[in-house]
Amino acid sequence: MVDQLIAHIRKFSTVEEADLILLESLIRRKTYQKKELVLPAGHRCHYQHFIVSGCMRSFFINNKGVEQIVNFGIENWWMTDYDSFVNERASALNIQALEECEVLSINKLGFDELIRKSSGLANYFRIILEKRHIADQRRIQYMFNLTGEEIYDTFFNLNPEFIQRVPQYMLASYLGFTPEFLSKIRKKKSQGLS
Amino acid sequence: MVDQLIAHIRKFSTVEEADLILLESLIRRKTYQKKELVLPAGHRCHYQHFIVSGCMRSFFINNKGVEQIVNFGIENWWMTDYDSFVNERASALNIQALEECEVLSINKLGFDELIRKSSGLANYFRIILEKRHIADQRRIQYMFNLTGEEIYDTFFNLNPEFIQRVPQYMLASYLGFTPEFLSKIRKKKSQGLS
DNA sequence: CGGTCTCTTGACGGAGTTCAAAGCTAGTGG
DNA sequence: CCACTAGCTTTGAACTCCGTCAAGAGACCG
Repeated sequence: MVDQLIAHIRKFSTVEEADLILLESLIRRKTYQKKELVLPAGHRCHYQHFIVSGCMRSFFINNKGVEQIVNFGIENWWMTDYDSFVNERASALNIQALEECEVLSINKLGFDELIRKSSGLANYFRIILEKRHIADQRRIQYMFNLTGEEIYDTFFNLNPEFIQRVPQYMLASYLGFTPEFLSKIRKKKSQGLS
Repeated sequence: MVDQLIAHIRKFSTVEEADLILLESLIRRKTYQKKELVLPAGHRCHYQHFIVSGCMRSFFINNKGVEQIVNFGIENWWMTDYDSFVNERASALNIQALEECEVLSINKLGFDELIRKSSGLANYFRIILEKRHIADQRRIQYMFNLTGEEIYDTFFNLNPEFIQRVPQYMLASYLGFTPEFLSKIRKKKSQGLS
């Protein structure tokens, strides 16, 4: 399991052997069952979770009382409520396993120690943050620029394999509309092709 | 001017004197006039810009041919198209001074050198990224959860002083609706108070 | 002061939501 | 291994929020 994380780190940064040994000593291995809550909203998010296998979502309950999905995470992604993790405040988000998930987790103390002692790992986590920030900015631009149908098309083209991995009502929530509307988009597409 | 940046750095990270001297040697000072383009879309974003004084916006031209504002930046903010800066590709965004701006800029080569040589500065830039990512995530949550009027209220409460610094049509663009609709929100508010 | 940029107002239109009901699918226990 | 149920998806009608278009009223700058 740890090998997979190390491979991921090496893709983005150069690290000393000693740093990896330190990393391994600070990491917790855990398996979550399908539908299990990894983090309940209102609690502190003590960990950053690296997904070795499986799929998760983060979501909150919106003003209308409906679950709003903010992010999905799959293999080789880090899942966390960064705001809660960094600022040590109650989490606005729930994190939940959507499939059985093998996860490597590191808590804040361990994370801070890694950052302090290993410039290679600090660099790796900085690059991960860069990627998240760039992805966030793109997403904000899509939300402003595209209609529902275009958002669906864009997501479909970028993640064709992911579509059948989660139920459609979750996909609809993540993309920012209702299951009914997603269903109508799909109908329109299938008719357009016939 | 550099003192202000150093004070900002010290707020978030501990750095050696030598690192600050290196930083100063790599920084370019420049003043932009009101309305001047700091970065035109389609060009590589070579710099990260630290705003010492003034106000900027980043925006793109959307599918309908209308300017869509993505971010504002004011004193003590870094402005850049991160995607273009990091991945060395053409920028999707324009960056423009909305007031006369004093700016400290660092290019990619200089930035990479700083990150490599100074763990204190690497830490500072990692923390800046953390803050941006957290702000992005909050913004995405607002966009999903709130109506136009609620988005306006939230922004107004978080940035009361900023409202009168930019024209309303830019504020409307940033918040994700038309100037006409923003005008109607304001009318409704003023009537509700009378 | 004259022109351009900005803000307001109102009528109309459309993308997406809400609500309700029916059809489908998959997991689960007997 | 079938039947039953709960959860998921589809459909359609009514509705709402916000955008579009057009016109007019201010406001700022040379």
